[in-house]
Amino acid sequence: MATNTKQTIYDIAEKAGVSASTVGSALNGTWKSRRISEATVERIQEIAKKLNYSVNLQARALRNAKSGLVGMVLPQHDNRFFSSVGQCFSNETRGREALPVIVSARRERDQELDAVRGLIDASVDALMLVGTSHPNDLSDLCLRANIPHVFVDQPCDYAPSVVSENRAGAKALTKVLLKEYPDVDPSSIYFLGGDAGLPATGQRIVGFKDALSEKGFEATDAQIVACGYQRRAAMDALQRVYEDRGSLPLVLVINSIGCFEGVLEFLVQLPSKVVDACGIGAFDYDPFGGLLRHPVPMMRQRAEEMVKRAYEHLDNKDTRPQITYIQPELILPKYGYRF
Amino acid sequence: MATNTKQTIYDIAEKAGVSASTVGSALNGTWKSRRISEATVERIQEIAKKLNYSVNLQARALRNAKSGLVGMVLPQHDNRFFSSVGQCFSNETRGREALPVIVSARRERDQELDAVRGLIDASVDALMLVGTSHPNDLSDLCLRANIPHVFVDQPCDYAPSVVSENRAGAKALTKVLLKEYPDVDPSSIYFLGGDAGLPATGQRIVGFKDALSEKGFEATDAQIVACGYQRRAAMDALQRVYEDRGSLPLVLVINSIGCFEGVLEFLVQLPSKVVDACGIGAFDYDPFGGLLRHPVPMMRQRAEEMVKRAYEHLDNKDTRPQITYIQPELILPKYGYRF
DNA sequence: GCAAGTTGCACAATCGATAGTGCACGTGGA
DNA sequence: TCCACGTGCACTATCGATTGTGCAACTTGC
Repeated sequence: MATNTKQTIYDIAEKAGVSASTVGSALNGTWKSRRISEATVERIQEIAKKLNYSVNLQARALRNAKSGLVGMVLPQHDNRFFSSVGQCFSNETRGREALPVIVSARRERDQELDAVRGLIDASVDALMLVGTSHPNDLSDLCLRANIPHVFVDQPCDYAPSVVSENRAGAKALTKVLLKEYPDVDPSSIYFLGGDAGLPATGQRIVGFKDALSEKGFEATDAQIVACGYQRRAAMDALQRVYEDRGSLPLVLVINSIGCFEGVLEFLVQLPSKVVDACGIGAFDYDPFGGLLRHPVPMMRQRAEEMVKRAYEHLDNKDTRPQITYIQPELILPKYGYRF
Repeated sequence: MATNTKQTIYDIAEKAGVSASTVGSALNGTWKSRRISEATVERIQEIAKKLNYSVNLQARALRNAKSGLVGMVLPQHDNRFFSSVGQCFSNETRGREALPVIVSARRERDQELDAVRGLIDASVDALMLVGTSHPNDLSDLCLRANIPHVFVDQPCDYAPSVVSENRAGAKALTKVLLKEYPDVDPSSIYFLGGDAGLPATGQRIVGFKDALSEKGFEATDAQIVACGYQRRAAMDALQRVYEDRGSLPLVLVINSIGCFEGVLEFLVQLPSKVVDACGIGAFDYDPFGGLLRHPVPMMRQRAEEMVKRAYEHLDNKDTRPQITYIQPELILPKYGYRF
């Protein structure tokens, strides 16, 4: 019954006394159009089950020029936003009878290129590129290999992209904080985190500035600290600001979850009074952020929505460059008691 | 130069005026043993680059009976522990020149079986099964298909498994809490979360009881609330305890991150005094947990270590059933100020 | 100058599934 | 009785890369 070597349609054909092509079409569903009798099909299916048969997808893929794999490249798995993206991608992909291949590339150009090349070698049927630092280079590879692809979170000039409404989101988030601290000294309002060279961060900075200028403020370069996405970098950057100013910013807009953690890690070392005076908001969401004693409004990017929209482009074979904007969700602190 | 259809070794062979087999071995590195001259190899490589050639992995896989894919099944991506596991797996797999295929299955039997079947169809070279609810059934499928596999987080009777030292870990965590609250009424000490039918939770419950009995306490069934892993379930379960007792537990050991979130979500609705009196510990780690005003000791499972050990079994072709225990790390609250 | 060995490559089979084509047999109508 | 069709399946090429085998053309040694 149970065999330890993978059975093929030829093995089944022999047992059933029919040809391999008959077995093939009996098992892959094309038997009606090939006029195989139902009795034969049932007999074959029974034998297949008994022999514990399962198709060899690479053989099928080789013949059909379709691998049944869909690839994703993202900066990292262990991040609340990207892991949500990964989860949605996994669900959507499985729902399409395909297998998700997710590779992380740390936002580094070489790793991203390497990942995409690897996925192209595997003949993925489509590719979703999330938060990549060099979208155009990646798109170039995909175009050469003729692979449908979409970008998520960071837009690309040559392919469809789905991104959050970063500018409007950052503006709204900043405004919430400014309303809480209406008389704050303009020079003590900071934006921290991210890579100013990337569109997502760039747009958020613009949104941040929008909110300030609505109040007649103008941000200097010193107030925009795009220190990257690493927790540690955010910690250090905030420390430097603290030392330079001799005090904390009074309003702090944090870009990305990793930086949020880093900021908290730094603040936690200070006396409570100092920290309590500081208004903090985060672009990106962590449920724990809502449980802190310190009320922290957060902008949650709708990962599920973004992945679904991205998949729509792939499903529709829509390859034109265009940007779809998804509105992020403002999560306001809602509880009286906090941890 | 750049073409939009994938080039094959035959295309290159034609341009180079050599045979396809020569091209093949020139490009896959076997040219020395096949005595192809270096000059020819270089010429071929140049043409390959110009034509933007990349191997067709399914053709190679079909011929070599080796797909270059390694599969992982886990309950979910969007969970701090599992996403760390996924991240490590992705790194380790890429380091072995293979592609990671990660499928989530929500700890449900049918989804797990389905996922494994899908991965077997894809001829994964190996399989890592993380936190699965029905290990033996899955192992059975893998054995039939002759696929090397390892279990992580939940042990299996038929294959190598790498798990945390759940019993000792839970005991240590519980002892930390009991030391903080030495005179607590024994009946107000609770364990909450997880599935008592699964070994991981089972062992943690045993460890919890170990700690109690060292103090001469004995836990009743009512104090062990294995409500599953869902955030929402943990919230509801705690609420029920609260209503039944008319008060919170005084010491609460929480099993799994999801439940941790659920518990906090419930507690946050109560007056601060009520919550402050409750000693909370979590088996599983979230960095935000260390930033809460409420000091929360946590047991961090060493995802990286676990994945590495699991991969060692695969690398060594070690298929005997055996359990490797990895000690989790106790993270004590370390800051004076908290959010 | 000739056998023995080496160098450099071509040929063809193979992996497993799919799909176009063809062929034997059976049925129905005129 | 004969032709036209339909039914049920077998044969075979094909996808692209790998690998065992074979065979010229050269080189070496004596």
